Amino acid sequence: VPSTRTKPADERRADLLDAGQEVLIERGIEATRIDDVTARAGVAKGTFYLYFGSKADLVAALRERFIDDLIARQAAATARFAAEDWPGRLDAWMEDAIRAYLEHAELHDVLFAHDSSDAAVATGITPENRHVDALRNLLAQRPDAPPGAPEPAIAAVLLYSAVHGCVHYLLHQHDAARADEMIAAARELAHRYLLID
Amino acid sequence: VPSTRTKPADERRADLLDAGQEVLIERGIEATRIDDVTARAGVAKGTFYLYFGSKADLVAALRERFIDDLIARQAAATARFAAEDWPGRLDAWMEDAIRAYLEHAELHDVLFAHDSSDAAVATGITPENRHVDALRNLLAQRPDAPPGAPEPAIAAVLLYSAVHGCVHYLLHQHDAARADEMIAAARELAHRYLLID
DNA sequence: ACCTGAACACCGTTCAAGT
DNA sequence: ACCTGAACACCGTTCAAGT
Repeated sequence: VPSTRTKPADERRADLLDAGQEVLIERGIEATRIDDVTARAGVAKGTFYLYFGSKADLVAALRERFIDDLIARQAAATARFAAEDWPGRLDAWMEDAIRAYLEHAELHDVLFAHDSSDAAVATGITPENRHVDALRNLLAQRPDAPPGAPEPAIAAVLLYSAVHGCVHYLLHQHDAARADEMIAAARELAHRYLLID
Repeated sequence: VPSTRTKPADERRADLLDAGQEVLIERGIEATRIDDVTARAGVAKGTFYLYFGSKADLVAALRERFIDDLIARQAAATARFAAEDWPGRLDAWMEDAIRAYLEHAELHDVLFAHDSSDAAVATGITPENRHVDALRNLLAQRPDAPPGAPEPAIAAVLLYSAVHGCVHYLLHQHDAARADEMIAAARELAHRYLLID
């Protein structure tokens, strides 16, 4: 009979994932020690490597789990609206995505944030924020903004993020040959949102 | 007189930044060795720590430099349009932002990417992409899409990125109390872009 | 089948000494 | 003033042995 110290692989792996998630939230990726993870999971250090190839592998597995949970949650949120109520579904998707991320902010941050330096994040003056500010200033200079035009501060965040997402997509999903298409799409998004023309 | 081995601090720091940038592009942040950086800059290992507090500090300095250059470049791009041609300025900003990122794709990626695992990125099946796919599927289910409605694949990327940016902003710039406001703004963006109503 | 933990290897960082 | 490079310290990872 197996000693009380052994467990089915599934359970042990789940223990390590859970322990890893806790430590990562507390300390961040870099400061997380495999020692801490295994201690919290109640196993020896070497056991970690029976279940994960490396620390990066643990983080990747937690990212998978995070997004899997998110997708399932959002499927449930949209399913509360009938198929005929497509706008209702879309609104639910958008709202639930934001709320889900906010509810799991610490975990999301540690798993998906490129760790900008410490000090920069604390003051809110990250390089990227200065770039968003440049766009906000441009938006604020608009002459004769029509009624219904969005606030520059909020519009800057949304449009900057969209642009950034474009680039990410072009680089990782396709070749840059579709750049013109994406630029046109980003412009269209901006024009419609800002009520230009 | 100073030996030929010494340089003004400004120059030495610039050398280290340049060398660091090259090595980071070649190897990525984690695989970059301080040894490699100092060898390429032609100084001893210890010299690195006269100019930077740590490896993370080097990366932060390179992020600053990257965004500073970007902001300057975009200011020039928009300045080619008269102040009265505000839409021209905005279009220029959007287009130039995308082109600039694409031109410096390797550097941008290494400085700002949260390093999703190796294998996932190579296949393009990152957890986040599966989340974008969920939105694309929802968009594709739209009944009676009006003429001029954007392609689901492109719209999904833009709207997903906007949502993600919202969350980032809420978490790092303000308290989550403005969540409702951001959710409303994200919805408005989606409605206008997708020509809903 | 699953687990242990001492030992190894690999750098980031420091620091006493050099020009 | 600025630089050197050997030594140190700190883990991530491995592996021979255990139940």
